[in-house]
Amino acid sequence: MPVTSTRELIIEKADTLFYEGGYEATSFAEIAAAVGISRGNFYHHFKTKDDILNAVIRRRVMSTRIMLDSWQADGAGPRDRILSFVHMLIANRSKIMAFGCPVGTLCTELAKLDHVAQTHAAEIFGLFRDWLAGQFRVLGAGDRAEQLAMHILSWSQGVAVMAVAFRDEAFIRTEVARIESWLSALPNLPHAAKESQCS
Amino acid sequence: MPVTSTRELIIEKADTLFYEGGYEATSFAEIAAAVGISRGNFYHHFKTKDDILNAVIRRRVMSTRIMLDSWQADGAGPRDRILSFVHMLIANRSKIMAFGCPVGTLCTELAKLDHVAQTHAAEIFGLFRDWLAGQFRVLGAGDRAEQLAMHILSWSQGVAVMAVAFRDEAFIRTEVARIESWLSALPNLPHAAKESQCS
DNA sequence: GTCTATAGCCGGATAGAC
DNA sequence: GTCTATCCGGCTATAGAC
Repeated sequence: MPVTSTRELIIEKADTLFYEGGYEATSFAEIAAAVGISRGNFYHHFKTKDDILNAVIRRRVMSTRIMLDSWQADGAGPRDRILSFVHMLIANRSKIMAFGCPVGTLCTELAKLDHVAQTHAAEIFGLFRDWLAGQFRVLGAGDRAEQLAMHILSWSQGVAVMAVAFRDEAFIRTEVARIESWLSALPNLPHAAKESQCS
Repeated sequence: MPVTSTRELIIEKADTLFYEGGYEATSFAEIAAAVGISRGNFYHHFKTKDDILNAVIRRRVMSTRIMLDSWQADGAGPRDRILSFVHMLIANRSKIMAFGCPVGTLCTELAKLDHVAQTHAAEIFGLFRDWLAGQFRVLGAGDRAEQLAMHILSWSQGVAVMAVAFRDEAFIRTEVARIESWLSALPNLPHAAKESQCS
């Protein structure tokens, strides 16, 4: 028995292919070729294509949780932790310029396909939102914590879309710097964030 | 001869279907059914699916130009004109929550498909960027006009992505209000924008 | 310009041997 | 658990009648 099971390998390869080529456009044949198994063998592991999609989303949810936990553990404070999130745009810039954000692009594709898994995929955004809201709460944002979380999440999504449209790395860096200075300008006293200049 | 030619009708219906269902997922049969012609008749007007895509993009470029011209003519000033752009998010909120932004979602889909028309589709963003930069230039933004244009374009794209992911109309309104106050906070003296609080 | 008919391919999915 | 062989349907695209 291999260290990584065939099932896990299928999910892993499908994850990459769904990201880089889109869910609908990725065929069983492509996934099978990437894994190195026959198409027929496929159905021993997954009954339908939707099953693979759900497994891929579950995998992404799990890896997101792990990533957020590590940011939580490693970050010196809430601002530093939020920066971990923001700096994903820099770290993954090449892939983002080529394929966009994995979460955003999947959600929009599933929306157009009117796919049942759309809600499931949006859960990943939910994880980021809740975690970010937690950081803003520590910064004293109070009731506005969730709104600020959605704002920064939305901001990063906009950057990803424009980055893929114009293939512009400089734009990513400019916007990340903008987010950083917006974040430093946020007061950290309780309730003081309610009249931030930028809100 | 009809007022609207069959060719124009095909482009119009394809435009809607590509937006609502995605380019790849939309078949000739669906477009033909929407127009009310047979599949075979289709190829009298368009040789390939890519031809339709290009025609759809050309149509969108033209209608964008017309829209920008009307905003230019009707707006009382640059801030007012920029608000015309921003308020598209409110006016089209239902469609945006269901299918995202027509331009952003097409660009990301074509990027994943590695489609040659990707650059063509990004031209639409280019029109908005240049027009918005013109408005910011009137506001005295100088060299930063284009950067501010990209910022507000990116901002609206982020809102569209999150709106489709969470189907949240309140979020759209909150962010639009945020953009409005950000815009009013921008100084309109030449060079004064370089140290705006939010930049 | 519009139709029907059909070619040819590739998609997801199944059956059954090994 | 993996394979080959195959079904069925929908797809793009073509041919040719009207």
